[in-house]
Order: sequence, then C-alpha cells, then structure tokens
Amino acid sequence: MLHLTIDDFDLRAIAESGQCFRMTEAGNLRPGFPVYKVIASGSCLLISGDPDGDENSFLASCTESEWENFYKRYFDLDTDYGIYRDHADKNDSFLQKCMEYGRGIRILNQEPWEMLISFIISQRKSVPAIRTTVERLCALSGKEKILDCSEWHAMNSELPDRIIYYPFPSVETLAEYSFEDINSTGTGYRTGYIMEAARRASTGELDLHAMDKLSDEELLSVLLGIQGVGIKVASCTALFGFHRLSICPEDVWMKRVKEQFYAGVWPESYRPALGVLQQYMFYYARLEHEKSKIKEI
DNA sequence: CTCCAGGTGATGG
DNA sequence: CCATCACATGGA
Repeated sequence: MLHLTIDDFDLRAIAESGQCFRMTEAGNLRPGFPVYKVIASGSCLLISGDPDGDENSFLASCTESEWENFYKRYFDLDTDYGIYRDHADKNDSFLQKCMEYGRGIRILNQEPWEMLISFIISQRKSVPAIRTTVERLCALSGKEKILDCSEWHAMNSELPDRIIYYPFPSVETLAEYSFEDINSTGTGYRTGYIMEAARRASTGELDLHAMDKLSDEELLSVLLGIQGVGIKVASCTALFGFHRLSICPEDVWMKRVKEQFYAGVWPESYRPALGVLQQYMFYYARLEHEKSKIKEI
C-alpha cells in the first residue's frame, strides 16, 4: 500500500469527466471514500482517498517505482493546472464556477490506439454502453491478468481480494480478429471502422507513434482520414491520446455551453488552454444535467 | 416496448 | 457549403 500526497487531484472528477472508460468505482474503503479501479497500459491500479489523511492524501495499490515510472505521468501530475485555469477571465463567472466544481481534474496521458478505438466505439452510445463494449473487446483475448488486492480486502471485506482484468488489445491483436469476433462485443455498425483502422495500423500505413510529432492541425487531419472518425472523435483522440491540451472536442454539451455563455464563439484568449477548460465545463454541464434529471423524478 | 446515446458518412439540395 | 437521414446495440 503506497501513501501519496497530491494537490489538485480529484479521482471522481477525473473518472466522470468523459475522458476514460476503464476507470470505475470498485467499492468503498469507508463511506465517502470510493476506491477506483484504473486499467491502463496493461496494468491495473486501485487508488482512493486516504480516510486517515487530509484531502490531498491518497492510497494506491502499486509500488513506489511503478508510481514514479508510470502513474505519475499517466495522471499528469507534473503539469500545473493552475496555469491553465489562469487563462480563464476573472469575470467569466460560469467558467470560474466550473473550475471550482471540477478542481482536481487532470487530462490523463492515455494511449493513442486505445483512445482512437474507444472513441470510434463511443459515437451514438451512452457512457455505460461504451464501457461494456470496451470491456468485452478487451476480454476477447482471453488473456486475463490478476491484481492481488488482499490488503484492500483486509481493510474492508466488501472490497474484492483480487481483480481479474484484461489489457486493451494491441494493434496486432485487434487486426487478427474476425468481423464476428469484434462484432460480438456490441460494436454495431462501427465494426468495419475498427477493422479497417486496425488493418491500416498493422501495415504501418497508419503510424500512431509517429503522429506524436505532428502539429495539432496535421494530427487532426490524419485522424480525420480514418473511416468512422469525424471531428469529434479526432479531437478526443488528439486531446486524450496525444495530450493536445489546446484541442476542444465539440459535442452537443460543448455546443450548448458555447451558444449559451459565449455567443457561439470561444474567447481567443482561451484558445491555448481550451482542451483543459472544456474538461471543467463538460464535467459541470453533465453534473448539472444529472441533478436536473433527479429533480424531474 | 420505446427512446436515446460525448457522431459520422452518404446523399440531395 | 448546409440539411437530412440511416445506422446497430445496450441501457434506462
């Protein structure tokens, strides 16, 4: 069990801000202290707030070297989000409120390949349905891995003592699957898009690793050349898979916010930080929407 | 059973 | 260039 002190870090805000599909609650350590299961880059992590510490205290299931060598970068902890928040106008009360609500959000450093396929799947699907399909796609390989979490189980018997998980399929693995294999995971009409993307990536025609060097504009342009990838999926892949923090995915929620609060145009000064600012606004907009749904009932 | 989901591509004006 | 429509499923 690793004890950590991290500022400006909120697990719920990260998990619920629509950037990842494999970070979910696995139970509670104590009431009000949810434990999150994070599956990324072939490994699985349990992490939660520390009930015996302050708001910046966390517990994690990995070793210190795993944290230093991988998770610190994965959670983007070397980035000072205060610098991004400073782009916001002090008089922009809407955005200020969003940033207060979403304080602790980080844009995760996720793998480009996983982001591309996950967001192709995401179109016209609800978040729970996306999660189900992504998990099934991962389980296709049958190559299960196990995380021993007996230490967590000992602290609260409601928590599992071990977790079975499946890494996200590599380009090669996905390229070898049949139409029926992929289609059986619930990909629907996107099955062909996924197969074609995997085929192109496996032949090297599409080199995701090399795309790291491209400018934002060039990157979006290459992504848009993939069947089933429009501006929204391309933007999500660029922001969440290539960490392009100035790119803003415009979905129905952001369009509503942009029309309602910014007369249809983002302020020019927000531009360099728009990917981050958008994340705060998306989280807040979704949260308010969920609240209003509860009121209706 | 019905409705809708962090959209995209094809088609017709 | 803009408006409209079909699209396969799972979740609520």
